[in-house]
Parts: sequence; C-alpha cells; structure tokens
Amino acid sequence: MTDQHAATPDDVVPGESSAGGVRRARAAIGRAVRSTLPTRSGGDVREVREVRPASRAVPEATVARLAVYLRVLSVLAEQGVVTVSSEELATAAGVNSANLRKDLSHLGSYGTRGVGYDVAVLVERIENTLGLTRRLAVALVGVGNLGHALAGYGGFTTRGFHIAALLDADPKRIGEKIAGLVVRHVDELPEVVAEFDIAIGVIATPAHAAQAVCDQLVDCGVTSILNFAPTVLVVPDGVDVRKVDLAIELQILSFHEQRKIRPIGGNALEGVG
Amino acid sequence: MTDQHAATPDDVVPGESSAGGVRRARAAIGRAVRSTLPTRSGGDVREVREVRPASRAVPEATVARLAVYLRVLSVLAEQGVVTVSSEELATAAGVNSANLRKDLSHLGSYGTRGVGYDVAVLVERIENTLGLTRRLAVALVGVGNLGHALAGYGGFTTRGFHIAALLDADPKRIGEKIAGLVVRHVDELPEVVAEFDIAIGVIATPAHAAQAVCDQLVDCGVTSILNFAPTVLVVPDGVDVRKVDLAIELQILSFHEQRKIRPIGGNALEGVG
DNA sequence: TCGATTTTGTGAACGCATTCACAAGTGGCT
DNA sequence: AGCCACTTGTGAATGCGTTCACAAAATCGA
Repeated sequence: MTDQHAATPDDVVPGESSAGGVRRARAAIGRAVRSTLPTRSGGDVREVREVRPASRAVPEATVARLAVYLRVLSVLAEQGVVTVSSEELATAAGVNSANLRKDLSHLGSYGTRGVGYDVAVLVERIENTLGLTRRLAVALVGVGNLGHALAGYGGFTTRGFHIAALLDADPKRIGEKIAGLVVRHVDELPEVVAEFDIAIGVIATPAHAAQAVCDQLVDCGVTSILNFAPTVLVVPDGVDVRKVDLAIELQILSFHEQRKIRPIGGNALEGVG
Repeated sequence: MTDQHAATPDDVVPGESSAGGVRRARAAIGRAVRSTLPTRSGGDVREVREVRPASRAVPEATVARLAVYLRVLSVLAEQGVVTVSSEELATAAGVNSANLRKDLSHLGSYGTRGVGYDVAVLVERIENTLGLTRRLAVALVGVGNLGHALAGYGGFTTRGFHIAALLDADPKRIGEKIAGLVVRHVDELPEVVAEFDIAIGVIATPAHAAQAVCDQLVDCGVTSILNFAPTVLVVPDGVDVRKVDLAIELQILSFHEQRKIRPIGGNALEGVG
C-alpha cells in the first residue's frame, strides 16, 4: 500500500502539513538493518552498522516536532542562551512540555535534571537525528509560478539542503537562469540525479504532470519527494512522499471558520479579540 | 496532519468558540451552541444558528481527508463518472476504504449499499461540510518571493476562495500590481478586512515580521490564518493557525532518507545518524 | 552534609484514529 | 419471488500519540 497524505493534521495530516502523516518504509527497513546479514554476499559491500537503538523508534509525530525544536533552538543559540528547560522550549515551540520531554527522550537522555538542556548539545543531537549533518541535494522540477518562487526561497537552502538543479518540461524555459541555476529539461533527470547525487525531488508542476515526473524521479532512484501539485502520487514501497497542498489548507480553515459563532452581518464587531 | 499549532494546548475556554490549531474546540462548541444563551445580554447580537447535528462531530483528521476526497471526486465528475464505490475512491485518494467509509459516515449516510456513492451528491455534501458554498475572501500579507507566487497561484482561487487583497510593509512594493491586484500597505489592514470581509489571512512575510502581522490580523477580527513564515505564531484562543514550513518538510524527508539502506552511494556510514 | 528546590525522564492513563470484520441493505438476474 | 453478488455502515479491536503525575537526579545554600 502506497498511500500518502499530510496530515496536515495532517499531519499532519498531517499535517499533514502540514499535515499529517507520511508513510515511510515501514518496519521492514528497521528489521533489515538490525539483521546483520550483508546486503550482498560479496565482502566488499559495507555492512550495515547497528543503528543506534535510541533513534530506532523515533515516532513520526516526534520527527516533525524535532524540526520545530531545532529552529527554536537555533534562535536561542544565536541569542547566546546556553541552557533551556523543557518548559521554556515547549512554550516557544507551542507544545506541551511533557510531550517535548518525551520527544527528546527518544534521542537519549541529554538533559540535566534540575537544570535543563544544553542548547548546543541539543542542536547537534537533533541535527544528527534528522540527518542534517551532510547537505542533501535537491532537484526542483517545474519552474512555473510556484517553482520559480521556491527556487529563490531562502528557507530552502537555510539548513541542510541546497537546490542543485532546476528542471522543466517546457522548452521555452530551458536555459533560463534562476537563482544562479540554469533550467534543464526534465528528460535529463537521470544525468542530473547522478551528477549531483540528488536525494530529494521537489515537484512543483501542474497536477496533470506530477505523476509522470514522480515516476521519472523514482526511476532515477530518488526515494524522497516533496509534492506541491494538487494530486495524489502513487509510489512504490520505500519511497517517501510528503505533500503540501494550499487548497486543502484553506479548506480546513474554511471548515473551522464555518462553525465559528459570528453574529452575522459581515464583519464581526466583537470577534475574538 | 501536517501538524501545526501555534495555539497553546490549553483547553476549552467556555464562552468562546475556540479551535486552536490542530484541535478544535471539543464538546464546548456543541454545548455553546445548544445552550440558547446569547453571547452578550444585549438583544442586538444575533443568536447562533443551529448547526446541523451531523457535522458536529467531524474529527480533525477526517476534515483534512475530506478535502482530498473532494478533489478526487471533482475529477471523477468531470469524467462523467456517476457512481463510485468506497474502494475505488479510497484507492484514488490513497487511503484505506474502511477509513473512507467512516469518514463519510460522519456526514451522514449518503451511500447506497451494493452500489456505492453518487459522485454529485457526495461533492455537494462535502462542500457543504467544509463550508465551501460561499467564497471566502483571503488577504495575503507579504508579496516577496513566495507571496508573489502565491498571489498568482491558481490553486488558491480554484474552489471556494478568492484573494481579495495583497499587502506588504515595504513602501517600495506598495502600489505594485500583481495578478490584477494593487499591493496596499499592511497598516491598511483594518480597512481592507472590513471592505472585503476577509475571512482568512495568509502570512508570507519573513519570519521576523510574521508575529506582528499575525497580531494585526487578529486585531482586525481575522480568526483563520495560514502561515508560511518559519516561526511559531502565538494567537489567542479561538484563532486557527495552520502552518506550511518548507524547511520542516525537507527535514522530515531527510530523517527518513538517512535511514534508508543504500548499498552504493557516497558514504552511508553515518553514525548515530 | 543535608534539606529545599528545580527539572528531567518515564510508567500509566487517556483519548483519538485506523483497521478489521461482518450484519444489513441493495440491485440484478432468473 | 428468490437467490446471489456486491457494498455500505459500524461495533469492536488495535495502535498511536498526548498528557498526567511522580520518582529520580542535580544544584544551591547554609
């Protein structure tokens, strides 16, 4: 079963991002890792090392929050804050402090009772857990309205990632230079993926093209995809898809908006505040 | 869910319809609605309309999926499909069919055993539930790189929404025309909200400006906010915030990427990860 | 050294969400 | 009418995630 969606709440959703939930290769991977058998009988293949037991079981919901903690911690670190309590950090991250402590406990015990957590240690620990020690290469497919913005969006490159290539199917866009990168044709994907060791593919194409692009990415060996196109992508097991769908986010807000008590007559004169 | 929350995890405050982030006001809404007491003693305030009982209990996770179903159903409708079974629809939406049936059961029984669901009926039912019958007005604050793209993004206006106003704090951008709209200064927010009856505010500013903009929106009576800025927004009870954070999405993918077994490849000898 | 104070780490309880599994209903066919 | 194939709707079981609540550290001051 290859499904995906965000949560947004989902997310989650989960979140979707929003939501919510993603599907990652289920327990199978964990098991394969634990078993000591080499991937191939030849002695040449590096044996998979025992993964640290602590992170074997990091729940999905926790992973999403770790990224938030990391952002907050980075700000604190810049401000010169050395130590932070779970209560402080939880407030800043908008979560329950018990929840935060449980989240962090999945990475091991790195706090000091009576004191709190060392900011620098925690940053490093979370970065390790999220795999942000090396900069992953991202390929962005679709440089239309949204893709164009994403290419120049700072938030992308900030931490742990860099956009290595831009691709599009429209011949008119090939060769165009955006944010220092030349747009290449999507059919060059295999070369691009190999050349830059692309780890993540971002799909910012129209909905009707998304599945085809996704298939191409998967064929090239890309197993992590961030999808901005408003369509459900079908992928084989072992491929992660996260989706960001603006229309869905708005519709969720609409649902809640609808049931708010507003003394009709246009704009609320009292509202909430 | 893509999960997002900026609201404090505190619980229901009686007397206010609260729907913080992921969670919505639990039984409190139902209770507030049932009780006939007016929000204020003055007879002027219009009494709350009775919400149909069926939708009183739609779970958050279900709401997020309803939006997905709706999109899939729209495609089916365009293709002339009249009836769809839960199995078909579930597959197309990437969810379990039992899950889908339970989701739909929250809106009442609109299927026919042995046959399936009438596409048109279901579309209408979901649109009603999500409150998409009227077009909500959206104000977009921050027309930088990302905001610019969002302003022109089709996915926004597709169904149930229209961008009524663009705002920015940068004087150089005021007056600029984007997608047929003139950019106004963010300080004009009160007039804009009143003029267009803004229901949803979209924040696409830099992180450092997001909270201030959010506060302004809330002051103007906007109770639904979609936040693209990488920061946790603090809002009073009763205000919904959903967030879309690209960096977080990538980091979640990074986490899963890290633990995939890749026999080849540079160097996957990651330690603790 | 000892007690007061603070804060972590975690077992247990709780609640929400998903999935299973099947009775109940529907339409088609003979 | 009666049987069969199909599909919904839902109680029950299961799993996941959050929150509570408290014992176990750790620091500080006297």
